[in-house]
Amino acid sequence: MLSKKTKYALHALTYLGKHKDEKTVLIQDIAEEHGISHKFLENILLELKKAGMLGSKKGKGGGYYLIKEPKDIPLSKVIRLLDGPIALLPCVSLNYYEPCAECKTEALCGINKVMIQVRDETLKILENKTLEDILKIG
Amino acid sequence: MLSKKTKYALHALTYLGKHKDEKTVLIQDIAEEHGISHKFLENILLELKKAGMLGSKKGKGGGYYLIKEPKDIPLSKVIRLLDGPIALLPCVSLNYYEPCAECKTEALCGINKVMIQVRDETLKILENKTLEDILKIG
DNA sequence: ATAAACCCTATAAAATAAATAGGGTTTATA
DNA sequence: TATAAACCCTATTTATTTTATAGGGTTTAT
Repeated sequence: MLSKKTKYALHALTYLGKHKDEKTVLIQDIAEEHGISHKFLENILLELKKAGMLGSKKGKGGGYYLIKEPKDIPLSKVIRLLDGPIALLPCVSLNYYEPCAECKTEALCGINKVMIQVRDETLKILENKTLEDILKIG
Repeated sequence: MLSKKTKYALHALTYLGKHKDEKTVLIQDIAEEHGISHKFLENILLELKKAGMLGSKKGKGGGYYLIKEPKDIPLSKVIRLLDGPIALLPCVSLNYYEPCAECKTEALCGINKVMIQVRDETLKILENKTLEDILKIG
């Protein structure tokens, strides 16, 4: 399951996407809209900013704003940033690979093979669906 | 990511599958083979048994054994039993549905729609791949 | 000047996952 | 029929991760 961090990040990005005609959006406004703790959300927005997914303006009248087109923000990127691996096993993760402790021969592991399939099908969706797709509906 | 419980369960079932010509298999043998704590594994095997996925024989000379053909044990069933929901969000879980707290209108939520797709593609694999498929390789 | 806003790091609280403990019950076999 | 080997059951503890909070620091429009 996705963590709250990731869910909050997706909601925040959606909110920013909806208000992209405004110059900046306040943390507070996003937090209130979705019932998220201001401070918790602040940490998440900072992470998104460090990852180059959004920009901010300090000082009075400042706030956050998207610096990319929604179509250029794949959901996989958001999830990986906040949650880590998308794969169901460390041994099939593309971005966070680790061998499985209890597994002797990865090359001959049937569980491994199935989870590679799951990973690939999941990524087919999450790498191609973007913030734009979410904005279309919600 | 799958929990250790689920991974251990899959390994234990695989081990039982490989030794299905023997009448019973000891917890201890499975635990040693995969470096799992005997007691932890015992709890997992009990859960599998309660769920009707394997049988056991008490007393001296006893142990565990499969009571179904490997082809009749879909991986989805094992994962759901030990880990709970397969879906990435509670609001798209078929077996463990719950509304999302921060979501106002599920029907109009773009995140929800994408995660339904991910769920369906994942289930297409996990409900059709069985212990037999794992045994074929490992 | 000053108030409003983001920036940063550290810590605490809560929830979950993983492991351990300790005995109870059953049964093959000597 | 005594006994040892094996599963059965529940509760508790420990470790890890997630979620949230705290407390200030820095920047900037007005």
